[in-house]
Amino acid sequence: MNTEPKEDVKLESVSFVEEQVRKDLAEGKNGGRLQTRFPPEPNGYLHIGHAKAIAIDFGLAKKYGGECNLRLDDTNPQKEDGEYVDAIKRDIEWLGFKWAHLYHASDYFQQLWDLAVELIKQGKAYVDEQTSEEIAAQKGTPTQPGQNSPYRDRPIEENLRLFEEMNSGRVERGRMVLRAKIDMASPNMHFRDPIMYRVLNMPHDRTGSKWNAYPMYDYTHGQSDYFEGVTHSWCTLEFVSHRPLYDLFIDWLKETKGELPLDDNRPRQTEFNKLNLTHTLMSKRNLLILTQEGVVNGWDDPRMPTICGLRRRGYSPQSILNFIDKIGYTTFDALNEMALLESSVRDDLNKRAQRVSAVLNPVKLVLTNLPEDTLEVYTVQNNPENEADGTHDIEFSRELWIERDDFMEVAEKKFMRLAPGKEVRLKNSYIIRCSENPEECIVKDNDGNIVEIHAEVIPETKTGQANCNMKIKGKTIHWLSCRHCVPAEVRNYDRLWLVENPRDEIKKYSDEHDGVRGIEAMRPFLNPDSLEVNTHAYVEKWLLTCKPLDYLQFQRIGYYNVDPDSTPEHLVFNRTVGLKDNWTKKS
RNA sequence: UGUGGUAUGGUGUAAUUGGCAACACAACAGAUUCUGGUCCUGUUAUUCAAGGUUCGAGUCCUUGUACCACAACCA
Repeated sequence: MNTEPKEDVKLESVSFVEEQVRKDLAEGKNGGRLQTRFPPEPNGYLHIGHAKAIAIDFGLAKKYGGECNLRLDDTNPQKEDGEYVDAIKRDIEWLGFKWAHLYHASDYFQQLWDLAVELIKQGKAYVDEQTSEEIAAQKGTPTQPGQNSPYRDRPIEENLRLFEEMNSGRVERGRMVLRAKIDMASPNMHFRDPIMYRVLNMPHDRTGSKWNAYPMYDYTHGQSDYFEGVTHSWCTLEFVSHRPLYDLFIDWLKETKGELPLDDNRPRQTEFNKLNLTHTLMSKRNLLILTQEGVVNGWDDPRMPTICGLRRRGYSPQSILNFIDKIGYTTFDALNEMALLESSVRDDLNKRAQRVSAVLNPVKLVLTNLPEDTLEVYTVQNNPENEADGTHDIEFSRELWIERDDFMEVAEKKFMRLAPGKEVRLKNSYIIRCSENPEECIVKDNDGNIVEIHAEVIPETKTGQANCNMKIKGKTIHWLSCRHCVPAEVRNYDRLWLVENPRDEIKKYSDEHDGVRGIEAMRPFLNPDSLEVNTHAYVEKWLLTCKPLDYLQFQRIGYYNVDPDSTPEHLVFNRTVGLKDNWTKKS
């Protein structure tokens, strides 16, 4: 029970990001403030990778007395939809965090526009009228320098006029862009005159029809951080090469405001490794394909790595946060094992889940030495790990459902459940015994299937009775009284992907098969048995009172969660994760 | 001879900054158990390579090697 040393170790283990925060705070940078932001694009649902970002953006702000804003990065009305905003907010709150302010990148459209005009006047930006293909061709490659656009040195007045034109609605989409004049030969591709504005000619959820030209991410992000007084801007590793641009645009902004570019009053971007999980595909684009192709039943399908999917699967917020804490924040592109996530959820649910009995694959057990009208009521603990969770009642009678797996006609060597001549304990009840003669304890139908098992109760062995501590070789099995239980639908989920690293496998398959894309490249790696719907299960009557998202443990089977669509008339349970099983693995 | 980044057991992460390589997960073995769960004990297994500096190197230096990111009018 001594967990002290472990706690100490945990406290000492601080990521390089957190180390930086401590240092900056100690040195009084940014006036000793800690201001962060979580900046999702509202173009899809949040997944567990976002949870890793949320945990550090909100978590570190909270831990060190700073604040974190939620900023919706809504610079591209083509892809974004207000539909997603509520889901994003709900998922953040469900994880247990609160934002200090809610902002939108679109709040800054006017300021961004004004700076762009200023930069044109300074000769730092120009309107390019080439096609996207031409611009791409001129950009060069990582190993070859690019070439200057023929429009690069057009007069400032013309640039100003054309930039206004870009936003007028009269310029066809794609006809013109505003580019920063930096260096077409830069070894950093992002410095080869990056595009600041493009013409979209479409209305925006929040700014209506005011804008026709919209700013790009690189031009927007750093300045948005600056406007909000962000001190620490955390993002994932793929943005490392964007950082010089992030800094440059902030420098240009500060210069026009007459501030020194090198003073403390500026946000700093730091990158950490994004979350990769075995047997999981994380990118929004691919998750969208899975929903569109009907591979899963929507974004909140319990097989999805989305926050809403994990919630419906039965993951607790704490289990997700604990997992993220364990994998840490580094600059190494890691691939984390699903087993660690599963151990995190088992660990949390062990403390949280209410213990109940469910029989998933029922076979009838008749206790032949009991009177027909036997009825006993037992009061059982809701969670032996937590007394405070209280108790509930279960009924016992002469005819019970037990798991088909808990009986073997011919017991193999290490099988410790029911079989002819064997004894087992019925959980919370009597010890029972099967006759050694199979004919006396097994009833079969004409096809040879076992339809009924007969056994006898050994007197005085019920919990609390004189003979209750009788030693037997058999294990304890769970059961339900046939007359007192209720039917239920149980959905057993398994991993969606057969391979450890679906992203790489899909890419490889695509390369080897004529570049097939989308669902066709995914199919070979999808697990056809990722969902097993069981409609012949029984559960305790007590579960008639359960509520959606209640955490349950079906004793000896696994952790289950009440589906949001479950009703007392039609109970539906989702398997979160099975119990650790040292038996089936060996057999 | 593009630029930037990263290499520590099977996986992920530490190592008081040059001083006994450890923690978690996984695997295996055992003990306890009215859940083949939990709790508990133990076992296996680690510094990319080769040189160098040093009393001492995961950490510093040199030379290699492998892997990742960057060429959207996406974010």
